[in-house]
Amino acid sequence: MQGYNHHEIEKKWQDMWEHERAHETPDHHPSKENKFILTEFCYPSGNLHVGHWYAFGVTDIYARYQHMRGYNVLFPVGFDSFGLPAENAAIKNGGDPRTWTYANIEKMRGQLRSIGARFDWSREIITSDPEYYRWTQWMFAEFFKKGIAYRGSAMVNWDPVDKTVIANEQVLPDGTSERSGALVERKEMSQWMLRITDYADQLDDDLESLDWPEDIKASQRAWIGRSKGAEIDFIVTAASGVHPITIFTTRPDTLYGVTYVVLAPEHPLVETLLEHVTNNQEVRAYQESVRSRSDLERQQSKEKTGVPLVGIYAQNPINGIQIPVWIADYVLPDYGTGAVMAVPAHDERDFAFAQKYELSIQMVIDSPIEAVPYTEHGTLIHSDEFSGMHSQEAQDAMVAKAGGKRTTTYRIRDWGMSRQRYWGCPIPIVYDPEGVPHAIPAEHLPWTLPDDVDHTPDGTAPLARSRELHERTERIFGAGWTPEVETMDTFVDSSWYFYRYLDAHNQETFCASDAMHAWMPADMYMGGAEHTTMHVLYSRFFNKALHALGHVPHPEPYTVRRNRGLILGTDGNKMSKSKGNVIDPDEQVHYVGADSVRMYLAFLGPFGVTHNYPWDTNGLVGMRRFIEKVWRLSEKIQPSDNLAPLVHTTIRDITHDMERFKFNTALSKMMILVNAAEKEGGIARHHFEILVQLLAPFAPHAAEELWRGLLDHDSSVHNEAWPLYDETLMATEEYMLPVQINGKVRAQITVPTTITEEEVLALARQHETLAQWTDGKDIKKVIFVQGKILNIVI
RNA sequence: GCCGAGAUGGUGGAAUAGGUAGACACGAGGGACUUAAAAUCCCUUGCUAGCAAUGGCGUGCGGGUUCGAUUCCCGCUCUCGGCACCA
Repeated sequence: MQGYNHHEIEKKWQDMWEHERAHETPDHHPSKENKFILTEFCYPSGNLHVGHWYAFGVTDIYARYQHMRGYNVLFPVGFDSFGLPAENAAIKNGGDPRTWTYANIEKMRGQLRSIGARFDWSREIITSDPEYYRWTQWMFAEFFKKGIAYRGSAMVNWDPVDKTVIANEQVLPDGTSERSGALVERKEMSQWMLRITDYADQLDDDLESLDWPEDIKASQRAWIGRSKGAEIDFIVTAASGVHPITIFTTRPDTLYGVTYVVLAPEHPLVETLLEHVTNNQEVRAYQESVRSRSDLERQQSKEKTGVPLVGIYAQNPINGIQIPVWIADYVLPDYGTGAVMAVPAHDERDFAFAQKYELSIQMVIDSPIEAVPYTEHGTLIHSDEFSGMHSQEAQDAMVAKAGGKRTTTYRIRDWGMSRQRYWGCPIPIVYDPEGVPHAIPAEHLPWTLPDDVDHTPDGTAPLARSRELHERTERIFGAGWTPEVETMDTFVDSSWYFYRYLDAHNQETFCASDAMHAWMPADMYMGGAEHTTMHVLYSRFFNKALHALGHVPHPEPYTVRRNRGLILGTDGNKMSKSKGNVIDPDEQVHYVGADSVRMYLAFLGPFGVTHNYPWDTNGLVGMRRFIEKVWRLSEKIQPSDNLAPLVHTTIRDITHDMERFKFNTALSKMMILVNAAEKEGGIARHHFEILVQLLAPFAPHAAEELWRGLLDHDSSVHNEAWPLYDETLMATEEYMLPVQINGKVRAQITVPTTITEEEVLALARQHETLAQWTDGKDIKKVIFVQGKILNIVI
């Protein structure tokens, strides 16, 4: 046998697997249970980076392991291929986004093949293919018909660099765009929205049932921001009539402590009340000053400002007291009702405001620590018949007495999903001559993206400039009809892609019911932490909306989700061209081979946790050395060895590790086995075969070469059953027992596995080192845990 | 500020139904082989005292429970992630 030549071996087996169609996965297998292992698909940037290797290569270890465990494993791959980078590249280099995108896909297919993953390429999907986006459009049309998609006017986030609207989820905490990095502007605009808020309760409630890490659940809950409270009307009686101010509060138990009411400066009622106030000018000036401040300024300065509506009083419905009405910038126009009841004694913001403007403060919760404001729940005081009750028990009755109602509000806003750009899925809507939108009927889908467009962004939708699109619209729908010219956010494309993997070539429907029942929900979804409040939330919403309309059978798309971390540069910083610390995986693969790169990434640390690991080229070389060690061991196959106990405990331990994504410790246990075999001077064939099987998910090419080449098997190691351990072969006759004196290890003694407490104590007394400690002392207590520890307390 | 996750050698990390802290790997030091280098093999490698045998200390910090705590409990510090004038 030749030495380990990764170039030859990896090419040979990749070709062979393709030739054998080894990775094509049927929807149903006569004897195997299905397992759908999903990892986020990639954007065709034109270059596979180390992060892709981590995402696909290490997840493939798990997929291959499950395949050997006897599951019918689907591990698909595809491209999320609409999006701005294609347009930007086309603008920069000439050409058009489609050509750029498909050339990149072609290149990346080759790079993805070099990973040696068991991708089922027969199910490949590309979201910019008309055969794919036809179904994205079909879903949108369904949503439109059922009112889940609607045209609405809202405050939107405008990205001045990409010249398009982006969703709330796509604005980073510092107010910049997730894609372009530009400072986002807010403007009022009409656009297409998806009613994710209708599903806010379900999206929150159903988190409970999912096997997801707590941090992902917590982030989604915070993003949804469900808050249970009550809406209560405070009545303003003016010459023009009676004007209720509806406030939202989570603390109706503090109603007796309300000393003023605050409206957001933008609140529509302010306009109505303005004619009755005596400081008209001041109010208008304040509104103007608030309007001119950017969101960022409003966020940064926590100094609260406001002006009173002089002459206006609102009546507290619980006790009939008339209180002043203010407008202030600390009340947000688009949360709750845009109006609050202020309880300075029990709310920090109201307290700060009341202090600044010398408004009265009324304690209504008994504070055990004499703190003002005291914001905890507690016993009510100065609250008529409610005094003496606890906050929680009083709330319902107080809401009832005040004539309010229990409500829930949410932080999450509807998903603004139309984009004023070219390279995206056309929104399947046409407008009749009166301007009323209609969904394009299914027989006209896919509603293709026109080619005759100058896609340079200027802030208006490029599709408006397509003659072909307008002619097509009039030809099909009649004179005077016009097409929708906005395209969809690419997060729409990726919100349902996993269904298409299951039935990638179906011409009748996006996915046949049988395929959905066969595979969904996905058994594992591996992805990046940055998608927690974007893709993961959107796709759950899509699934729920489709479920509500009867199009998919399950309420959740994936029951197990794990986020992985990032691979950092060797300097510990995030890889970036500007820092010059980018590792090119192609180069690494050329140098040490795909198997070494896969194993190195698996060995860095536990997978499926959000933890970042710096790249270490020396560590990679160490992995290559391990494969070579296995290679050398293959030349020392001998008739028998003494490795049975170790081999079988290794199988047991590695199997346990694989189930928990602890590929790092699984590998270390293989190394221990190989080191032991080396020390032994060789290894028996049947043990070496087990080693190759354990190695197969990690180093699929090398293991295949050893299995089919050296060990001369007819079929692939990847179709072998995962090895089982035999307890009877694990047993040893004696073991090393650590002996503690007063809880500190002082010696180790070799004892038979069947030893009793008296026998072990007798052995310990004879032991030289231990005798130093025990001689002449009373033994107060002896703790003996068979197989673990002997502790002598003196 | 609130919510979530975490903190272990020079580095990545290992060990949690409480039972030898530092597996495995990298790096470092020493040695063998070699004309030399690479590759490979052997030894050492938490800190500290000692020639050694052996001892003291040690898992972010301070307490507690226990024969025994990286693991459990209480109180802090710091790091990362999310939310944040959300009523």
